[in-house]
Amino acid sequence: MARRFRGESHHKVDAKGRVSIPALFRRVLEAGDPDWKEGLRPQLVIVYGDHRRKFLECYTVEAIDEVDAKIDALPRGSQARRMLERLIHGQSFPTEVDNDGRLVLPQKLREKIALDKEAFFIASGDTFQIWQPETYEQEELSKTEAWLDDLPDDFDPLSLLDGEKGE
Amino acid sequence: MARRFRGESHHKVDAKGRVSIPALFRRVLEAGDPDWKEGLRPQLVIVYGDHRRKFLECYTVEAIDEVDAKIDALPRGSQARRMLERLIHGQSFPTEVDNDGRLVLPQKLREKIALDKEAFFIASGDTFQIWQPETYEQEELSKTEAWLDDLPDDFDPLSLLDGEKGE
DNA sequence: TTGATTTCCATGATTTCCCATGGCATCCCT
DNA sequence: AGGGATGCCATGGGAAATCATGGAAATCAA
Repeated sequence: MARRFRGESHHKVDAKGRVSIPALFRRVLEAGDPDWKEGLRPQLVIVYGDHRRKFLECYTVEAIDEVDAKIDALPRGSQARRMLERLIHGQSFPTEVDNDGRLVLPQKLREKIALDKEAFFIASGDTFQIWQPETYEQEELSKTEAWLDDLPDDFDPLSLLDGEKGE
Repeated sequence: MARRFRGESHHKVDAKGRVSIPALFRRVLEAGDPDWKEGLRPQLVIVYGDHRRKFLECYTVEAIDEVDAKIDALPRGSQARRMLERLIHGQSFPTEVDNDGRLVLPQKLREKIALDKEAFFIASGDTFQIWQPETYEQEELSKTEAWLDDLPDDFDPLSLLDGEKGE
C-alpha cells in the first residue's frame, strides 16, 4: 500500500547538504525498512552509479535487499556479477532519514549530479530519484517529449501495459 | 540480513603503513565480529592471495568463518582443498582495527599491491578491497568502461539482474 | 642500541544532533 | 461558520561529536 513511491517535488539543499525528503516518500521508506519502528530512522541506500548516471537513485531497505539477493545469485566471478557489485555495492551510499525528515547528501554526491541549492525528487516505482532540476528538464523531459512526439496524437501510453515491452 | 559493506573512498597511507578505514566499513567490521564489544578492536582477515592478485581483500570474522567452513567441507587431500588452504589460510593476514579506526598494512602487503601514499577502498559484497588507486583505474575501471561501451547506449546494467521477474 | 612497531595525544574539518522558526492544513469546540 | 489550538512540514543555526590524519612517546625485538 504505502509500498510504492509516487509523485515529484522540489526541495532546498542547504550548505551542509541537507534536503527534506518529500513527506510521502518518508512513509514509504519507513514501510520498506523491516527494522523500522516509530521513533527510529528509516534506512535507505543511495546508488549513484558510474559517471554517466546523472541522478541519485534511492532504495528502501527491502528494495536493495532484493537487488542484493539477485546479485548473490549470479555466478561468482562472472563479468556481470563483478560489474554489478561495483555499481551497486561500490558506487552506493547507505544512510538514513534524520529526525527532521531530511537526508544529508555528501559533497561527493552533490558534485556528481551538479546539485546546488535545489533538488528535484521524482518517484520511480520502488525507488525514487534525486536530480539537479535543470538536468532533469533537459535530459529526461525532452526525451519523454521526443518519444511521445513520434507517436500518433491519440496514442494512449497505457496501451503499453498489454503485451510488448517498451524500451 | 547480515550487514554489508557499501561504498568506496580514498585514504592516505602514512610512512608506517597506517590507513584510516572508511567509518561505515568500521561499523560493519564491528557487527561482523562476534566477540566485539564497545571499546574493543574488531578483528578482520586480509587475504592477499597469489602474485597476480592486485588488491587486498578484507573479510569480517563472520565472513572468513563461512569461507573456512566451506573449505573444511571439501575432501581432505583434494586438489581444490589444498589450493584454497594455500590461498585463504596461507596467503592471508589476520589483524584488527586500531583505536583510531586505522589498519596497519605491513610493508610486505603494501609492496605486493604497490601501495604508496594513497589507498582506494571499495565494497564488494560481504568483503571490501583495498587497491592502489591507479591500478584500480587501469585494471578495473577501464575494463568496466570497455564492457559498457559494447552495450547499447541506454542499456541499464540492472537489467542483468532479471532473468525472471522477481517480487 | 637501533629500527620497527604500537600506543597515545593533537588538530582541523566534517558531520551529526538538537533546538527554533514560520507556514499550512486539520481538528475541534461552541 | 469562526477562530483558535494542534500538529506536521520545510528550513535554518549553533553546539557537540566523529572522522581522517599527523606526530611524539613508549614498547618491542634481537
